[in-house]
Amino acid sequence: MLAPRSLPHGCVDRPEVNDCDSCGARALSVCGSVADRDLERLGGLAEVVKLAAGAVLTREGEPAPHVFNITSGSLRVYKLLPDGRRQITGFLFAGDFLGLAIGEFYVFSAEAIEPTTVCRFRKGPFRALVESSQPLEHMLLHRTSHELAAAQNQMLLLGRKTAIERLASFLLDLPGHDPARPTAPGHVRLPMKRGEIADYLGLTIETVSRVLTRMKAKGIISMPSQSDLIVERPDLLRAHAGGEI
Amino acid sequence: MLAPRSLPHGCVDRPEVNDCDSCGARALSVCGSVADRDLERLGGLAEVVKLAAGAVLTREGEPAPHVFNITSGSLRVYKLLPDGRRQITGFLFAGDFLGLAIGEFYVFSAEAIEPTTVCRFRKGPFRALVESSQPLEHMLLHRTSHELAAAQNQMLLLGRKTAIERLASFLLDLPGHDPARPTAPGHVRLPMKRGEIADYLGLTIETVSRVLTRMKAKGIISMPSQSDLIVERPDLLRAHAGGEI
DNA sequence: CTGATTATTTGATCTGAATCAAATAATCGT
DNA sequence: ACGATTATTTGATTCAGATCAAATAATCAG
Repeated sequence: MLAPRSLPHGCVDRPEVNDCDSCGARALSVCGSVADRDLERLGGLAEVVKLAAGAVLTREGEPAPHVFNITSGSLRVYKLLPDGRRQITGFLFAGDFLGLAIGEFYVFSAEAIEPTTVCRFRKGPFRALVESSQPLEHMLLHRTSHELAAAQNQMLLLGRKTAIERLASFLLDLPGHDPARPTAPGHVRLPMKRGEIADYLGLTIETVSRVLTRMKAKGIISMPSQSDLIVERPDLLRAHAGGEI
Repeated sequence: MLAPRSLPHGCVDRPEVNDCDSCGARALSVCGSVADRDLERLGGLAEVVKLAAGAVLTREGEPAPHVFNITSGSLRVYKLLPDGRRQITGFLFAGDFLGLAIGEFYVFSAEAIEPTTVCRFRKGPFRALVESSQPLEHMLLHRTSHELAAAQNQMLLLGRKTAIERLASFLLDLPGHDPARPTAPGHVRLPMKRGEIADYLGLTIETVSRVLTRMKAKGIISMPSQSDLIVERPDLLRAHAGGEI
């Protein structure tokens, strides 16, 4: 399952409360639950890092001095086996956190899918701040719990669903439409490549492509372009995702 | 990956601080990080529930009034598809928490594997207590983060590892030996049945059995009985688990 | 715009694990 | 201890998805 989106449904972002205009720390406010004072302190700790598409943010096994908050763009988070097999464990978007569970070394790699900006915090001061602010800690627990629930859905998908069920689940989890521009109903953007979808769903590129072709043939979806998709039959998609077909 | 064990390595449990002798709430102390006062209040909220082997604790989709802490025994936590396909997302043992991420309804089912005791808390008062105690909240965040990291390892396993790699990873994650009795080096108990291992690893019973037979043939393990296993070649097991063979 | 590069689709074949089917082996109630 | 039930192992066969192999289609640098 995709990482939970940054802001709860219906939540309006707060105006900036510190001098770190481009920093997503203010996204942490989560509908006002984190005090302005905490935001200021967070902003003071933040370093803005700009990443080109494909740039590496963390590499599994390397020392882990930082925690990150995504300001804009998107990341793929993944693990590798020595022979190159890759499992993408999630896609992260603006507002999402990365690195909360790390110890001394990163246990995953993360790369920008598109041009991306992140706020970077040194682990020590970040932890100190979290310990001094229960609302912040509460928000992190809330998010982490939801990520765990999403991870359990993904285990069901990877362990027990067929290829078409995986694709159906994936398409339903994608954000319905880009908030920037109002789109047609059922319109979905696929910002990632087939290989990334495959490595997220435990399939191959070829299988992803074939299943999308099958879905088109069945009239469940249509694809105006390779990276734009229209869900024509959400009912059928949902039935497939739930394993009812 | 298995759920993280309850107490960090080397952590000694505290003496009881409330009248709830059989309740695992005191396990929450986590080496003294949670104040006695919080423990007393938790103890006051707890109801002890005894479960026979196979008893159902929660059912996916049903209203979720409770959060649980396992006192003794073990649980399997799983999700089902409508046609009965099952994915076990984790095995829980004494000290582990269940239900932190739930909303109004349970999103998983949980059953006792063996005779098991849990402490049950009503969600509302439990949350209120957590909000009033940052050390408690901190401990929950710490545990949940580690569960998330374990879930990501499991995604790699389910999405990309072969059958033998899955079994090797599983055997290495099992607690090395029962703390109750000192066991021979490399000795591992398999408290769960083949069907549970299969549903945890995204395999079938037959494949689990065949892979264990293959491992025996290769001299990697031996099995004095169906539920007792000796790791003869931990080096080879580790190599398989890491996908290096 | 154009050729080169990279991504996607489609086709043929293979294979690891699933399914179907018995044959042991273990466990349990009496 | 004993028959019945349940769990595990082993064997034969099938199949969904992987792999191997081109044929399009899209993108991008110049």
